Amino acid sequence: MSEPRWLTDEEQRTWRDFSAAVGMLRAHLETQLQQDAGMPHTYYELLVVLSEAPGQVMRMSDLAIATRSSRSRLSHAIARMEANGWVRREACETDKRGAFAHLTQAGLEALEAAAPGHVEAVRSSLFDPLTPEQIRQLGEISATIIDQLTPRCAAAAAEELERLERDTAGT
Amino acid sequence: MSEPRWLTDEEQRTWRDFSAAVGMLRAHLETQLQQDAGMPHTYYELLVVLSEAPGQVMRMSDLAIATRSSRSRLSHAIARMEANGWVRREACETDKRGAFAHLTQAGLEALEAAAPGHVEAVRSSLFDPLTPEQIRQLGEISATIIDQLTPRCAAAAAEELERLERDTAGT
DNA sequence: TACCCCTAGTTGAGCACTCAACTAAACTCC
DNA sequence: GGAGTTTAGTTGAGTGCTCAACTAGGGGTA
Repeated sequence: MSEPRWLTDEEQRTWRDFSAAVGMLRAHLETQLQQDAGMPHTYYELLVVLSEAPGQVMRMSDLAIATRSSRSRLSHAIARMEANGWVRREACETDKRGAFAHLTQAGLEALEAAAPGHVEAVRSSLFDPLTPEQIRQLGEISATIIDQLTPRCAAAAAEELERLERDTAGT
Repeated sequence: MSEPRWLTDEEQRTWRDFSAAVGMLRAHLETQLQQDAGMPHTYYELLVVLSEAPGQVMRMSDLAIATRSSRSRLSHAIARMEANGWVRREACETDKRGAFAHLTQAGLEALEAAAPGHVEAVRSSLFDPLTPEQIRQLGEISATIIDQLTPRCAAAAAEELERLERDTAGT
């Protein structure tokens, strides 16, 4: 175990600013959406993805992947959204294990009511203060981070699987 | 109420990538810290700030401000961290309402055990894939967002206050 | 056909957070 | 110096998350 590669003062400053900026942005958007539309940001994202799906229906698994959510989280979320009347669960005929999440009219209306305020919040807190050049840079940076982390998610899943198998082998 | 300023396709792509990148980064760091050190990222931040304070003691309010946390969140967090033995609450002699949070030896050790893994995770997922130029850009962008959102927090607090007063006036 | 493993989705417990309500001490101002 | 207002911090209920355990159906192989 060698000495870790600590952050330089400069890196530390950047990291703390980035952390703070992201934290403030999240908090700002979360509060705006919660107060004005009565939903957390994750539910908003689910409504957006569902509204763009053909027929406004999606299999639970596909919806989980599209929103980078765990199956469990999605299941809980859809349960609550169904209670709100925004979504309807439907059985899958060809695979009896499966389930569809179907956006309802009320769900679409909730999204349409929430969208303008949310978009305005994103625009005014992120896009307005940045120059076009910075926006381009932010896009590049984000894409790079996604590329860096995507294989790592797969690796983590594989490791998880391996650990599980090792545990099971002992019995 | 005029038509909202919707995002262009380009902006939308940038926003979704940024959202995804931040989400993946958060999830990655949260999981790493939770698995390797048994603490959420917010507790790690509290330990860091406390460890850098003179005497490793801070007033609750100051700690809340330094970590951009609500009083309530901090109070709950410190309660749990005290149960873990990482922190000790101490009374303030000069202001009987006040309380100090004092980092314990065990807390410092928990931080020292957690730090290398966390720093390595930050470095490998954020700093390694970015060029020095991009890191500089990210610092600039973050500072701009902070500047944009800081007055807005104050404004939100003022508005909240005003709302409270208006409600109270009615009684 | 029977067996075994894999995949889809749900469930419940536990944790962190928010919000609103609360206690108690300090300040302010007549 | 006493009443009203602020400030410091806590508390409890409700919500969304994670993790692990579970049900149940699909798919392969002998």
